[in-house]
Amino acid sequence: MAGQTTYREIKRELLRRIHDGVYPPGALLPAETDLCADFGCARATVNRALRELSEDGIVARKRKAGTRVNRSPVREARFRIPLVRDEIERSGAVYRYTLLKREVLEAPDWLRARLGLEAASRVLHLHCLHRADDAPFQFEDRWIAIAAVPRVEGVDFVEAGPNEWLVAEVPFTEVEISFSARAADAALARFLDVSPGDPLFTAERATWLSGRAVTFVRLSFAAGYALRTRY
Amino acid sequence: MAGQTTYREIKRELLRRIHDGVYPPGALLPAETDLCADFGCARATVNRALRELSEDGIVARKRKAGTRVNRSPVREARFRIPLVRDEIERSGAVYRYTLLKREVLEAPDWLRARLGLEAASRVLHLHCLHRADDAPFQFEDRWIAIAAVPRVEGVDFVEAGPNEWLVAEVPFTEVEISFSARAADAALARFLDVSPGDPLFTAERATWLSGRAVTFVRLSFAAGYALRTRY
DNA sequence: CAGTGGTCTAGACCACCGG
DNA sequence: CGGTGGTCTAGACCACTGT
Repeated sequence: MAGQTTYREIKRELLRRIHDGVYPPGALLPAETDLCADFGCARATVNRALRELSEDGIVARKRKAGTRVNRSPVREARFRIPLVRDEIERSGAVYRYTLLKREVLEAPDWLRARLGLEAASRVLHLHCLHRADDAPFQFEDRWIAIAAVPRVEGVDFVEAGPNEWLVAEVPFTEVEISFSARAADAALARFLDVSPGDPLFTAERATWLSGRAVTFVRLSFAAGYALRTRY
Repeated sequence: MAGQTTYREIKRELLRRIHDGVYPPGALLPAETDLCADFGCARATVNRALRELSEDGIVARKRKAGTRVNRSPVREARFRIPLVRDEIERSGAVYRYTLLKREVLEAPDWLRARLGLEAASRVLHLHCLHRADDAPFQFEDRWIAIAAVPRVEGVDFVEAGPNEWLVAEVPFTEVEISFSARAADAALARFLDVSPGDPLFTAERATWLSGRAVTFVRLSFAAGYALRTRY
């Protein structure tokens, strides 16, 4: 033996067995204590290997029932959701920000339904444009629940975007994110420098703090944008 | 004391301190041994809390340098990438599959570049349509490297789609996924029952097995599709 | 060099839940 | 009920890396 058995080795070996059909989809893996004996290591080591395989979606674990190989490899993709500023600056471009609109109003019905806001809730509504070297990069349509973040009324958002302010100032506990493709309307076409009807990659994010709505944002990306990940 | 200190409690408390500004962005957290003393628990418990905070992108850890609060909370979103069949059936609809095209040819240049294929590589090219209750749901444009998966030539893919066959039969080690918005061309418009130029949510996935290209697929979703996640 | 995180061990208790 | 995973403890060694 060159040294101790590591949880990475165990994880790799178990993955190999799954790929090689030793443990086919749906199969029950040996219990942790049995694997300990096989690998000659402490249970905590086997536990960590199995826990990570579970987090990776390769196996499912249940007390008493044991650990099974997932039938549909529910592959999980992870995407980093960076701040626009970081994303643009990392590409080597100069980040520019413009506030296009700032208004306080009563939450429209669709927003109240989307976030579970009470009737007659006041919200801060912003339109922002993020550019990379003068080229439009992302249009931000932002709604912030004033009741949840009272001091937001005192911020003008002229110099920096609401995203940076929010991540620095306002915590949240629940998030909902969705990605879709939408056609550019007249306003979006103008701001993002595309033709009306052009397909735009769109991200929507809603956040809550302990069940209380904080903010909703729709981000429309300039033509050609793609969200990528690799592992 | 109601019981032992759990890593969840520690995690929650540390998150609270970060949100409350006790540890502002960029700040150095106490070393694990110090936190052990504070919380009155074993170092392994503190370690797990900090490790998860690190996996969540809240803090960054470096040997000797210590643990710091990330300046830009690089939020990581996780998306389950289910099989089309599962996704459709979970919605309560009946899953239907149709093979539209099956051909063997030399890999076109763009595909060779995309996957790093050798010149004159033979590939299996498929067009498939996945429907939910007869309504078109997803158009699949699939390319499979025959050299990497020789027995694929013997499968006709009339009854079941290549996705299900591949996940069951062919392992892979590297994946690249990207999401974007694309305009429907004439063929897509016909198959997905939309107008040419309409925005379509598009996913592309390329996989390799130990550096060797296995398959590339472009999935075009019917109008209105959105990829969602919540946590 | 010395401090910090990364990991393993051997043992323990217990919540959960299937049979 | 009893087996399985979930978690904590107390201690140890070591890899890495900033100073």
